[in-house]
Amino acid sequence: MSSETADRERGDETRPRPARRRGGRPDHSKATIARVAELAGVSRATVSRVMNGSPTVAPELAERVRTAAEALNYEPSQVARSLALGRTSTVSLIVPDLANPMFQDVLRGLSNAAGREGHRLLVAESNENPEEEAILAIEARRRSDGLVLASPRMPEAELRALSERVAPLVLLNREILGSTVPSLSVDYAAGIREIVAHLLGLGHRHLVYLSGPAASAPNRDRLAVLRAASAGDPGFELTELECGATFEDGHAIAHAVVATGATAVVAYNDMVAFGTLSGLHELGVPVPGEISITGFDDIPFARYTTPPLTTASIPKNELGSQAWSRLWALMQGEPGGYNVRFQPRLIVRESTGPARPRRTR
Amino acid sequence: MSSETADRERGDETRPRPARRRGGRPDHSKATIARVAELAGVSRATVSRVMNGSPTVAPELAERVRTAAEALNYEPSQVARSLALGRTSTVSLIVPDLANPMFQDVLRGLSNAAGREGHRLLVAESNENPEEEAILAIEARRRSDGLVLASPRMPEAELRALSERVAPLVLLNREILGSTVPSLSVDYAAGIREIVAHLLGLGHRHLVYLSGPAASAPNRDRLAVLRAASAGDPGFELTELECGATFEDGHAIAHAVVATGATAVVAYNDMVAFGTLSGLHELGVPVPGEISITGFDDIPFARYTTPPLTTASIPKNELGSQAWSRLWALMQGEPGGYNVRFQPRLIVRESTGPARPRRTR
DNA sequence: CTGAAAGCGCTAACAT
DNA sequence: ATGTTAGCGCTTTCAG
Repeated sequence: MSSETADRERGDETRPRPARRRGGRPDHSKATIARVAELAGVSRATVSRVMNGSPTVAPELAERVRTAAEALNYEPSQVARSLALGRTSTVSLIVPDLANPMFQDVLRGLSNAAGREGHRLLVAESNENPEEEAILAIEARRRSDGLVLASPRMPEAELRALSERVAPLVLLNREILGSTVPSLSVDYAAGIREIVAHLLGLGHRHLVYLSGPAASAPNRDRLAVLRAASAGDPGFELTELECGATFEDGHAIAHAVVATGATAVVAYNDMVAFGTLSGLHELGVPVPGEISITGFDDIPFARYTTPPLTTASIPKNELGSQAWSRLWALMQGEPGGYNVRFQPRLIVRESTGPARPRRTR
Repeated sequence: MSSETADRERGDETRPRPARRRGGRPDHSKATIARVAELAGVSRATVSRVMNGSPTVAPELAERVRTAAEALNYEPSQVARSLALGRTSTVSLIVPDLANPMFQDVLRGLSNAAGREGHRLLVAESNENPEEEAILAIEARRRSDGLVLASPRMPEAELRALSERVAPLVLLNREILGSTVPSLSVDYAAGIREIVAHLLGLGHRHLVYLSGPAASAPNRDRLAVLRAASAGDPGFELTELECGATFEDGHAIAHAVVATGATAVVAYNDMVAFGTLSGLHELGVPVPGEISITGFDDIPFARYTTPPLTTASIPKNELGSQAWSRLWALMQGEPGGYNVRFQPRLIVRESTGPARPRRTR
């Protein structure tokens, strides 16, 4: 199994290898380019050329090298290669929460896009801990050629400082003003505006907002829009409830939602909306009969709940794949391009309906 | 932004650097240990010792080194380090489908467990393509110290051959008979047995099985149990329907399910079950009034569907974290331990109920 | 077309 | 306690 410390017969006996195996089992240690070269009777340079498909090698030699490599089960060391080439062909992604479907899609999109270009993906999760982010980012960046930071929760100043240490960098759902770090984001404000308009249009006058992680920029965006809308319209009452980002959070808050007397709830995201939906169901409150409810993200489940969820759809996969394009560009020394804000699309399904006066419970 | 090709003033002018900058901007090229050593007026060995917290360095020197490192914004190259140390402190995970919540949890569990031990995670997705798996595995293994293969779809012989090339290796939901490769799996057969017993106990006599990816071992396990149970009990009729593993698959098959006349459906997993649930709902078929339905996995959503889903719960996160323990052991040259099969736990919720004669539609 | 040799940036004997 | 030096395994000039 662990053949790490196995021997390599070399003329030079002064090598400082820690532990040397004496005799015994056949040497299963990793074949190196030197051993292949030796077996094929060529120089290491030639082996290298063959392995990298250089066309300037005599077919006969190439064949011999290939056979030798095969025989030794030769596997070029990516680490040595990276050191020599100065690049790792790996990029990193840092997300606050791997359990969030949104980030899962980003992960997928990024992984696939990078893979098509022969790059691998390193992932790390900060667990919604802003302190961790910078450490993880720096650590990850040391092993890779570029970094994607998804919805970092750290404060602006810190992010700005970090951005210089870890370039090439692409930001998701976060911008650094006056910087050239490419940023891809979802225009949450626009999405919320559509949701509010939809709800107001249905006659709702009292909304509850179930807020997400306080440190999250998307949450602040949503809140700002909601408050502005409410402030500018005397007939629009807004209640804010600290909630979270998970089913459990949404489920646990159902009772409090009912207590507000509101006729519609704007949930931080689809997961929270589901939780609340389920909670209301258990409390016997009909949706949308008595309370309407909206989510955000349009995760796959949203179509399949009962009732199906009205929500704002966002291009989750595209965030990942576009992040790759930007990063790839930066990695070649090209500019990262203009920032973009994806505009969510309102998907009206059956969890929202006309406002009806709430009966007291 | 891209300071890749920046210069390093060195005495030695014979270096084969591709592009050299002449004069101008301050040198933002990555600081190396040599530069830090120079600035601090010590040897590279000392810098190395300081960076790695060796206690045998004079405090005064250590301080000087630290200051120099700070000043140069020195970031030790993990690549060079890996090459010198012979390890990367990285492990890889290959999954068939990143969209599957089951694998997402494995990913999380593994990532967190490995992170606690100072290791990073490389992820790759084979997109349910068995050919890809081996390639990805080998590629990934070259950049990391160990590998976790989650539910590989490749044939036994290939897997066996691969297992030797990529050790240390831990397998999830797959075993190689007579090999020492540690394997962690879910006892799907046992889970299905419980589900069948539950359904039979409710009086159901005709079940439909919505099958998952044909190449998947878990799917074969489920099928084997179902067929055996049906074969051994004349009063138990089984219908098999090719389905898939996603919502969409489950949703699309609802009509076919109704057409079978069965009173209960055993879905490949929770996602399929949801899809079907939703499809039946649209067709106006009451669940569990007319048709009962079971899932598998107990993903977080399962509690929150209407009706909540009867399913078999499996320790998804634990698969990931235990995979780490095994891999970590192997990486230290210790044995990988006994294989384990996690026994699913039947969670009875409201999507299953007593069998009632189906009315014809 | 092939080989020799100098690196890539870091670590760890070994010697001082 | 610190420095010297020989690697880790690969790539890439440069000569031939």
